[in-house]
Amino acid sequence: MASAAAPATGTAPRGRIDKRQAILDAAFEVFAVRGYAQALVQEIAEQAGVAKPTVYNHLADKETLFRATLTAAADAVMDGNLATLERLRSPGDDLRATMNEVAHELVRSCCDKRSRSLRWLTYAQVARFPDLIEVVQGRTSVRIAEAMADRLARLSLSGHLRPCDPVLAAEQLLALITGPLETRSRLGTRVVTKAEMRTLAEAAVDTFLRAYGPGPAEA
Amino acid sequence: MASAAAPATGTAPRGRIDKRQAILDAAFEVFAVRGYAQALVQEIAEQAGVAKPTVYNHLADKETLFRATLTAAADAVMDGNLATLERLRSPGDDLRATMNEVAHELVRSCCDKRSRSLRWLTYAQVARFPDLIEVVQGRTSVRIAEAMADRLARLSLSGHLRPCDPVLAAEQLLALITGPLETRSRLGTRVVTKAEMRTLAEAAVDTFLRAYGPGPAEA
Amino acid sequence: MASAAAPATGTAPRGRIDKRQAILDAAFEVFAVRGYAQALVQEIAEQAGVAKPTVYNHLADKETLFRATLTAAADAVMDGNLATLERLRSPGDDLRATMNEVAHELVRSCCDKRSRSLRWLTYAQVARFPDLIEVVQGRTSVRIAEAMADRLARLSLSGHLRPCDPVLAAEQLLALITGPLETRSRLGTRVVTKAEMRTLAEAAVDTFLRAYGPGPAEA
Amino acid sequence: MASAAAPATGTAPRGRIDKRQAILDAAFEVFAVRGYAQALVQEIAEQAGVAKPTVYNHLADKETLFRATLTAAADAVMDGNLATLERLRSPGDDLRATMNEVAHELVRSCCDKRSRSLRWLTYAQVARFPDLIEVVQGRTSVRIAEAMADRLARLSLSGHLRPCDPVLAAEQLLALITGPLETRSRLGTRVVTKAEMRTLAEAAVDTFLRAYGPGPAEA
DNA sequence: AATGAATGAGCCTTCATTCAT
DNA sequence: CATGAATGAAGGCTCATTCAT
Repeated sequence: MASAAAPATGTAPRGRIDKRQAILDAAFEVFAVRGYAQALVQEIAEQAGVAKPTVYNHLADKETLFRATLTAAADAVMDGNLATLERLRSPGDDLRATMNEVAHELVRSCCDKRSRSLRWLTYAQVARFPDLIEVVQGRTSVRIAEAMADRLARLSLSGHLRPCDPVLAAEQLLALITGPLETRSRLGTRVVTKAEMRTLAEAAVDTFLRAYGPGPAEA
Repeated sequence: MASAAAPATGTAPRGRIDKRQAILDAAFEVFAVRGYAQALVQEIAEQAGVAKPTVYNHLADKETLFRATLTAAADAVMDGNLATLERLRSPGDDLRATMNEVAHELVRSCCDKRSRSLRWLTYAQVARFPDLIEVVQGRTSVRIAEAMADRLARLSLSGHLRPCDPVLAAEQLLALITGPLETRSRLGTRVVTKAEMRTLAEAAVDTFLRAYGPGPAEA
Repeated sequence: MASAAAPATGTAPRGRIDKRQAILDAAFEVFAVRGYAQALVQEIAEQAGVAKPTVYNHLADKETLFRATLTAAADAVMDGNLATLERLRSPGDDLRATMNEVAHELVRSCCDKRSRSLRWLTYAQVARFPDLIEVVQGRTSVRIAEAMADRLARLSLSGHLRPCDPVLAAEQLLALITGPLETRSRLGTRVVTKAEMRTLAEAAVDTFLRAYGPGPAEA
Repeated sequence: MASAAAPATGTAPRGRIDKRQAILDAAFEVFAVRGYAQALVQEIAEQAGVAKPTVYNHLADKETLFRATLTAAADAVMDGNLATLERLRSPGDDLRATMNEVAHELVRSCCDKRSRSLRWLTYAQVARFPDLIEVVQGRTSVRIAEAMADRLARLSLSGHLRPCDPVLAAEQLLALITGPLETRSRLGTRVVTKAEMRTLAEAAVDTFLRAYGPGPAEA
């Protein structure tokens, strides 16, 4: 994945880093397909092209490997979403259009294989690693919600939205965006067409703006 | 649920039925706490007060046991929610008040241990039993959404709501009710206070009515 | 076999006897197909048309059932073979022809499904029930060999055969008859044609007569 | 047997080979005593001085272990017998004496624990692994019979024996050697004295030569 | 006596983890 | 450091056998 640019001068430690990354990448793929319990360390090692003990040399045990894998994946997923939300800083003339874009992008991200696997793996291991939810959601859902709340607060102050609790508004907007999507995709087991994704994104924005747009009365 | 009229003097097969039910109940409890892979058939048998082979006499193997357990739990959960939605058939004078009640009841149900465990178990085993999602959601989420869409369609026709796509409206209403709840409860790993539950329910209804209530033009 | 003489007036006990016989018959069929360890008491019960505990009512346990089954089968097989050997009592003019008939009949009996299964089951359980070999062979091979030795002794005395040890001669004759057969049938896993059976029988007799026939000196 | 030239300073894989061989040896001993179904993998591992999973590392499962064990044993048994038959290539002056030696050696081999266990195990598992008979007999009985037929054909051509079908003659000779032996040893459950073994071998050769020796007419 | 249901004991197999090279 | 090989611990499933009806 990232082993391309390695300069020839990278001696020992570079190889180590590459190997660790290769293991984490392989681990995510295997965990994503099998789930935690069914994933074999053996298979992860093979996928990473290393021997089993090498995995243990880098990551203490299966649980550590799982935590590191999910944490890394959470960071990767978050980066994309936070970038998307940046667009709401300067909504331009047409707020609805901008929000549609953002919503659509979030919908797409939500359907992404990596994102879906991350949510699934997290949810699936609540019983075994309850604290993982805090870690992962703290780096994804919660940060997205906070960033969204920030944007909505600004929009409210600038009169683009009616006065409101920005935290609740953000939660509801995200719920409107992702909720129907999860319903229709049956938690990701059914494919959702591109057209449906766009429709759902626009419907979410429409409902949100009807509820939170500047009221005509207050105008 | 179906054991209604059976007199206490039930004949021979009664013992069998009781035992099967005891096994399913015990299985749900154990699966809910441990998850599928970590749940021991041994522990389920003990919890049900029977010997391990008795479990296998009634349910062929661990997978069959799991499927039967989740299916039964789905039916049980659904019954409560469908009853709740009945209240929207005759909303009375104060639609908002009625919807608040319904939303609040759905929130409470959603936080219920059985309901939460059911969702978690289903989601957690997507990889191993992908078809289970269809079965369980078909008996819960989907049916609730359909029932909600029915009610909203009536309310729209009767002028209590503006004209709209009732299916989408139902999805969005349910998303508004449960989405923020899942966010705040961190998928059930944090307790949500009764006050918060009420607040979220009312906020969901408020946003929904702002977006779907009869427009001022029609007033 | 022994159920013949029961008078029609036998009311209750008749059913019992029939059931015991049905169980033994079923047991032989199942044991013959599966072997001892793989044979399920459940399957024997089903084959016999009774419930599992009924089997235990008649035969104490699986081992007892096995012993009774094999003993009964041994008696049945033996009856046929002893009858065959009777023909050697009065060989008539053409000794070779009579011996050919007897040998051929023994070959056919040896290939019979019941006989084969009996030998196989006995041999297969040497380790678990070493004494069964005495019981079964005592009722089959040994008795056949003894009867054959009797006949050969008479034939020797009457000058049809040269003076010899009749016990050894009987063992060798039987070995000549059955040995090549077992080789060619691969212990019963390959079919042996009728023609081959006849050929082998005649070859056995031919070799035996060459070795044990009255010498040219005595002619 | 085949490890001949390997110096004691064998490199790394030597340990693996030794362990595999140790497992096969242990397996044969345990299977020989208990039979397939009753043999515990646990016991085989202990006998081989390794842990249970090590057995599975070398041989996939119990069935594979059984097949490998019997195949190896068949090869070992065969080697001895084929070597014995070589002596018939140059019978020397006294054919009868040479044949007596060979017959006696075959009798001894036939009574050997390994040989006996091999036959028993093969026979005992006909139902479960029918193809094993082909494999084992193909490497033992059939090859012995073929080799014997080769030798007899030569002896017939050279006038030491009368003209005959060498295949049938070989089958009969082997039957004469082993048949009475199996009868008297009750399939190996009774001990046969050394004297009896010699007697039976000589009797077999005597009968064979009476039947197949060059006729007095041709003298 | 016959049966449906229950059970106790036991074994194969798997997999995370650790040595020794 | 990376690896091939070995292992300890554990769990699902089977089946002969026995109650209670």
